[in-house]
Amino acid sequence: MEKKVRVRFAPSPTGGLHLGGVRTVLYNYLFARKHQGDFVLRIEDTDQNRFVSGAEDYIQECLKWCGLVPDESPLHGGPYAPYRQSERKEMYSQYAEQLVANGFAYYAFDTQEELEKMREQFKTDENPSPQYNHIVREKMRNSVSLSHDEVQRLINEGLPYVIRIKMPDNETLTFTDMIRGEVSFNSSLTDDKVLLKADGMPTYHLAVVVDDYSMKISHAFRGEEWLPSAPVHLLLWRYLGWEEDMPQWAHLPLILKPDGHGKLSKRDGDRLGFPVFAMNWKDPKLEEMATGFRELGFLPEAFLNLLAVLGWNDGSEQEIFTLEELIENFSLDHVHKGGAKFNYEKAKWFNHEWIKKLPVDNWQHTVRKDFEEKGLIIEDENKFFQILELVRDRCTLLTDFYQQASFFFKAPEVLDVASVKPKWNEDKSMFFDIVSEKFTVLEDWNAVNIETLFKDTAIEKEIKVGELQLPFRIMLVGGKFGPTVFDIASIIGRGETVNRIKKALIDFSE
RNA sequence: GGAGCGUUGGUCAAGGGGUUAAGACACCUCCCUUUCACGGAGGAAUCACGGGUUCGAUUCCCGUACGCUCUACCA
Repeated sequence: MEKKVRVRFAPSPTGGLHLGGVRTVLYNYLFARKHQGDFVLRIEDTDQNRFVSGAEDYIQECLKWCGLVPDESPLHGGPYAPYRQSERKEMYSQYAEQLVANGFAYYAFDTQEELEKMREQFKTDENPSPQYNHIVREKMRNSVSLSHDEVQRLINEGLPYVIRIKMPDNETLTFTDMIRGEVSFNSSLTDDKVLLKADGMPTYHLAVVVDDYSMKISHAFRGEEWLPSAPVHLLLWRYLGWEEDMPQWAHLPLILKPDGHGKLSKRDGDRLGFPVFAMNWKDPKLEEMATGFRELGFLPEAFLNLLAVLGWNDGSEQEIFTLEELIENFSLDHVHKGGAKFNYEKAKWFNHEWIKKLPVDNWQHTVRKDFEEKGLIIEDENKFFQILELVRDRCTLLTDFYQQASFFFKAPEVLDVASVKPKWNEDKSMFFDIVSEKFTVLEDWNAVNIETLFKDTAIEKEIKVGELQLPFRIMLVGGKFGPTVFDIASIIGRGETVNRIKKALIDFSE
């Protein structure tokens, strides 16, 4: 059985690929892989003015980073190409004309002003937004109200027109949603949607039906916000005579803002202090850079994981899933019907888990790049790996590694002297003089020996070891963080350890 | 205003006529660690409300409330 799953990218004034978009792609992908189907990606660019150049490449790179598309371009080519709506323009108008010829749609010549006037005229307290529907249809300038000759004359004059669907009066339209079950609408409550715009491009309504049909799509996933226009699409499938080929729909729950209310929008990220885009996105119009999950230090595995379980679970207690596990366990009947508020703390938790879980080799190059950009030079490969292992438990984001490990590569510039000062005294100062002397002649420079020597000397000088460890840490690290001090000393080396002690001793006594 | 869809702790959620109503994040306490984490033990906190149906409803039905989405020549 042929099964194809489609996904639709909505161009928008700001472009970018945000959480909801990636999740829709992900669910499509999981479903397709699970059922050994094809995974169809399409670019939607009905509105030329709004489509942001570069968005296509951006989207593709995002999906590549996530591991959802192979390297070769899946957005073009293939048996159902082209995928750009502007390249399929002819096809849409042809079907729109067919609908008019069969009496399911009509030409409408109303200008923007006339439409506004109509809305103003029919506006009441009970009905603040009047629709272009069976009630007002007859009163407007269109091929339903006008005579055939008049219509011909207007067209010949070159008057711009749109094609609108003629919604039937009082018909119950029912379809089955894979997530929600049976959903019904009354046809009278939907207006006569524009199918073909004056510029000859289709609206989403026409395009989605024509494309799904011509690309032989069997399953279509989209956000819940599309539910109210589903009856229009259902009618179009019927009117074009393709009802038997209509794909099964799944309307996904929305991802909501973590604070107040409403669906998560592209602007919320900056306002609330977390990313909403998969990767950095620079709005060409606003010249504003929105930070992406990737640049913030998220692992693609974690990003996919957290997105997958935002609105879906497999019924077990498992929360950490590999992509393969997601494919195996994914099922639409465990997708929630209600929207989920995005929780950035939890999102970071997923990343933390993945940093702990994945082999260092999977992500070390990202950390290395970050280090190098910040001026650290990595000379010893083995040492670098050793350090990563040592600090990974305390890093939530890949970008945390710099803060947690930079002191291995260069001495701290500022020491947290304030934490040492109150309990600092002459005896301790002397202790460190002696210890550093002993360090220079210690035979085997390793963590165990350093610790033994350190502690023995403390006992000898009758100072509590505990009171010496914090100063030692601050000498080496600069602050109250990082792994065991003796491990640090062993890695940075004998000379560097002694140097840092000497330098700190001066700072402490000032 | 209308329509559609939804509603289990602060958040994500399992469950789906009889349960001590899982688990995770966050929060609190303690242990480990004389750093910060990790890890471990524990705690506080939930079935929106009202009617039915039933021996019994968080679960099924109907209302109500609340929330969200849509109501464009945007998707």
